[in-house]
Amino acid sequence: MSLRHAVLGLLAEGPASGYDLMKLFDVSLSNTWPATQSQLYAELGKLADAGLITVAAEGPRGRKEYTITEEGLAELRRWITDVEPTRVTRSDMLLRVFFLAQVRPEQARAYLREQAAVTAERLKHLESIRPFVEDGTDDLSRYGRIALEYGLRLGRAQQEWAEWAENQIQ
Amino acid sequence: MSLRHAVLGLLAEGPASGYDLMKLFDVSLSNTWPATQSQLYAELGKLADAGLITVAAEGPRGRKEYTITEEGLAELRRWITDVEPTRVTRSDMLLRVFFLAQVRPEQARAYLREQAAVTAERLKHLESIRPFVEDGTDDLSRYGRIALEYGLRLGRAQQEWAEWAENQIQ
DNA sequence: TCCCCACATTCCTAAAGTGACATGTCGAAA
DNA sequence: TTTCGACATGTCACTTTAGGAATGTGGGGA
Repeated sequence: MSLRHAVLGLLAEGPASGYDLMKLFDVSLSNTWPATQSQLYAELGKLADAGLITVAAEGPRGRKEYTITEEGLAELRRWITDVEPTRVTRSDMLLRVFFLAQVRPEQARAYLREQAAVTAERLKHLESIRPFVEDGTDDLSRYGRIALEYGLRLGRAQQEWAEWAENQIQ
Repeated sequence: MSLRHAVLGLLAEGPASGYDLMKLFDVSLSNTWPATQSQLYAELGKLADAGLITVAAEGPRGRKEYTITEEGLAELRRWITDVEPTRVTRSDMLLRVFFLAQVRPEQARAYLREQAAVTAERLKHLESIRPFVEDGTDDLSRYGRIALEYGLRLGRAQQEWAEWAENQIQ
């Protein structure tokens, strides 16, 4: 049920349409909680039905601008403080590691080398986001920086691990 | 489609029943790719239908012992070497960070402190697994150690981040 | 003026994951 | 000898995620 709260969280920053939210997702949450457009619109409908958000204004082209309600805000806060995050995150990257004995050693090493490279790429990408949140004083920027730092630190750890792991084989 | 390959991977180590696999999941893949019993039995049925595994023997209490077939092994190898791992992993823990401005600063700090504590716990748990794979010479142990090291390294990075992040607020 | 692109929403199908429920059997200990 | 826990498989209903298709509108540049 996190998509629901992702939407509430973005609407807590200010009113937006489904289309706006899609773009917002792309620039802010896409590395943390990707969502497709169909998922998003469906969720907006459900949130509106539940009274957690309302259509505050309608614009051209059928645009509906949603606003978070008091109930929505309360639910968001409850989720942040009272609901404990899921323990396990699935990683098919790591799952493959368990089964690396099934391929030839040079293939296993190539896999880990590739993961190091992919992670390096990802780090570059995250670094490229930094300028956009560096100086922001809005809430999403301030906490976006902290989230970015998470990505950077874990990315570095992952890259170092992949390099180490490659050398562990044989 | 990773559960399918998780099952193939475990069966590549040797024949097992659904019940065996459940226990194997619990001690090896549960931190990487959790699965419920219903999911597992359903997947076994589908894999058998697809000819990637077969029922090699039937035992007491309706026990069916599955073996991986040549096709299954080929599919597993293909998945390891040719299919690239998913880029983004969802984290509702990190998602909350984006919205921490919606709660009072002391609550935000408490959240991050809690995450540091939870991660420390998780690290302890991972350390407790180490003895079980430390000396193993079987494939799952050898690569299990590498996967474990991943959990340890990323856990430490996450813990340090959470401590750093707590100090960033206010 | 016209046309294209960005804006904007809705519907659909399929696969994957969650959690509870249902059902039955074998074997060892009391 | 009984009985209880571990063994063992399966079904159902529901939610979430993925991805694509269909449809239409408004406004700014050629």
